[in-house]
Amino acid sequence: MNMTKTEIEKHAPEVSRTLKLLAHPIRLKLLCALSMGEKTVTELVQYVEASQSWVSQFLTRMRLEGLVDVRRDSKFAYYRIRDVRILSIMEVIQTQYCKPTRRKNHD
Amino acid sequence: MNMTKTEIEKHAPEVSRTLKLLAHPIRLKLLCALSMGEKTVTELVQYVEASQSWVSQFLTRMRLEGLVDVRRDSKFAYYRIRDVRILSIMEVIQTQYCKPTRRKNHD
DNA sequence: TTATAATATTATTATTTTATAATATGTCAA
DNA sequence: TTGACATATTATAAAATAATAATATTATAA
Repeated sequence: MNMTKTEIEKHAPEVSRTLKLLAHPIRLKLLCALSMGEKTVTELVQYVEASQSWVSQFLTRMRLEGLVDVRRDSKFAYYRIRDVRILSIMEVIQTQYCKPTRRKNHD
Repeated sequence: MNMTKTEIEKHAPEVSRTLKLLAHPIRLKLLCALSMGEKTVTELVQYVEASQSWVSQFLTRMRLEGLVDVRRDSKFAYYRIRDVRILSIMEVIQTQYCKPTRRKNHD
């Protein structure tokens, strides 16, 4: 309610750059997995069921755009969410798209 | 809090299709304008400062994807938001990206 | 030191999207 | 019916993205 939506337009380029990264099924799933804590590339590859190369490319891209961060420990690369704002977006997506009929406390 | 984020993955294709449409500065501004009520194409063209053809193409695309709807009255075409779920997404974008430092009640 | 596992990079093709321009359609008013 | 306005459609070139495959790098283990 009472949104001064004209605010969004000022930030439209930044926001749309971020949304563009969310707007892909695999990347959405990657961020979904990462929102539960840091994960290695191998774990993510298994989770999203996509090729290692492809996942790595996506992670690199999301890292360059500031959405995620890496921590390297010996052989492994641990990715994690950097921009916490995307968690709020995912949360709203969850309530809007994944719970179509709002029910009480029992599903 | 307590998000069962694995839910999102099931709806990833649908959600990413919608996000893809939001993920463009002009389309974001169009939806932003429409969220304040229905508008004619001419009004939208002036608001977003883009060519008539381009705006019309975007509107057609968003209509085909079910985000907006048209009502025609003589010469004019009045567009409006159809999928209200995007309002929630825009609201969260607004709070996350357009109000970086959260303040009390006075801005 | 060699093999293997984990990850990144590069190359490449196909597809989609962006953006512009030109043109078409329909409506109203003079 | 002509002209002007509002909107839609078509065509098209340029740019970005998606997706796959192959190869490179680095670290560890044998």
